[in-house]
Amino acid sequence: MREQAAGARSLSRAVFADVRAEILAGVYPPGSKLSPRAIATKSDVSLSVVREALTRLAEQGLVNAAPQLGFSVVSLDLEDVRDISKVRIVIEGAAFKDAIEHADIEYETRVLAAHHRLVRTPIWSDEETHTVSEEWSTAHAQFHSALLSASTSPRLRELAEGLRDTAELYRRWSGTLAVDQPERDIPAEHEALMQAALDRRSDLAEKLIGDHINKTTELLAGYVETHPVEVAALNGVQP
Amino acid sequence: MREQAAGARSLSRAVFADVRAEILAGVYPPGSKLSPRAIATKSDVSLSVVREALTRLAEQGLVNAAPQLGFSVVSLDLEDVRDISKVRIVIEGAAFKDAIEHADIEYETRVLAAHHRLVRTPIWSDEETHTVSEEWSTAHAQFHSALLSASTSPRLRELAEGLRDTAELYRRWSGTLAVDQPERDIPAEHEALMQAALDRRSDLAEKLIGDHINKTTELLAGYVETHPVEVAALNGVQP
DNA sequence: TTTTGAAGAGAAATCGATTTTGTTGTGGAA
DNA sequence: TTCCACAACAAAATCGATTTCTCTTCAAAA
Repeated sequence: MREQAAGARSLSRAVFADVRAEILAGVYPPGSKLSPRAIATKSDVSLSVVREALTRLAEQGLVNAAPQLGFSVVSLDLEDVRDISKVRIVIEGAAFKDAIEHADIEYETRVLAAHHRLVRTPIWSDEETHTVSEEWSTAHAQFHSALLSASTSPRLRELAEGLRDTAELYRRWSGTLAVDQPERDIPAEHEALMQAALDRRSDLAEKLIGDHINKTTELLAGYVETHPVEVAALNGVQP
Repeated sequence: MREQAAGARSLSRAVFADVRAEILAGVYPPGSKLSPRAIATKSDVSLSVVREALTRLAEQGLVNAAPQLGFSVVSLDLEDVRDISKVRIVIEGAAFKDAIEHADIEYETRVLAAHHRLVRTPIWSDEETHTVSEEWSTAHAQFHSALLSASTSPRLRELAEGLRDTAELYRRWSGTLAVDQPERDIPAEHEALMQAALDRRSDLAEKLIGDHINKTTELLAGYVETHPVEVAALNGVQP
């Protein structure tokens, strides 16, 4: 019997989860080709299994699938960055609002706990190069998930998570420097988000999350615009 | 060489489009099993091709994929009907608003033309049984697409279209009778939607489309609640 | 020197067969 | 009569090989 990731009841799912995690972790540069054969060899499974996993990733939008041309990671595109941001503001805003309107003690506890963990996790893994730590990224994602966790709409939550993942991927690619922002106080923004949730001020919360997303995006878009060379180099790499 | 649907550059895509159209057309009852082998035989392609197509449909949410249990069409679930409606109101509302705010003459022309076609298409194909005609369904879908066609966000439009397809599928399953509504004037609602678009009243438009979706859903939900036997029978069929 | 075309190498898409897993029906024991 | 175990069957998941397409290279002609 071949080993599988826990929880995945089929090889496809295991490979799907693996590749997805690798893409999100930034292992593959934007636009780089994903060779089914290479992945099949590496994971010790057959091609069909990899194809199925890649097909699912393509449907999620994390991978491009061109017939006869194979699969590749999505590339860093300014238009798309802005588009995702727009859609995120709509969806995550609605989900956050809905969550607060259906909040209970459990929800408040989850938000408070996730915020505490986020605050206590060091943001930099390397103070010199300003590299965002893996732990902080995880804590950050979990905090935002917690904010939506009381939403009554599974589909809304699912959409929000998926879009946030893609946005996070873009952030990684644009370099960790992008998080370096003089005129911005991220901990304060998170604090405000938590407070709005605990105070059950759903309209304020919706506005805050929109601003939060907007700021991050504009900074990222600014980076892409001011560093065309680096971005082109990223997109150009085809290992 | 094997024949392919026009535009599909691979067998998978052709099969994907075929099966998707069949599901949307109501060929398969809700919850019914989709046998890869049967489809493969019918379309004269290999199993892997069908599997890939079904995998994509599953990722889109039109099909359930359970490891070791195969694929099946989604079943008619009241919770999900309501959830889809909620999400649609958010997304289609945002897309409609965005479209109006970026409207131009081309857009207005498209909306007007689609509305005209909708008005001129007979709603019933069979006056006795109140069966909604295929032509009207198509015209209706095209009208709603036209309303969003000026939106600047491709992702928003894509999401809206996908959710609308699923909602339309649920409507078909719930029986054509569900469209039969004494206290409702559908042509007037469509007229109002068009007018709001032409007058560029984006806030009003967002509210109107929300109401439009809500009314349809509540009627559908009402049908499911008052006809549990028929719904169970639909979901029970496993050909 | 540049451009065009053909051949070959490499990769993707597809196929049929094999392995694995889930289901159903039967028989025996409680 | 009901429950559990076992076996036969059916279906899905996986695999290795084949076919088809794309990209690159090299040579000949302009």
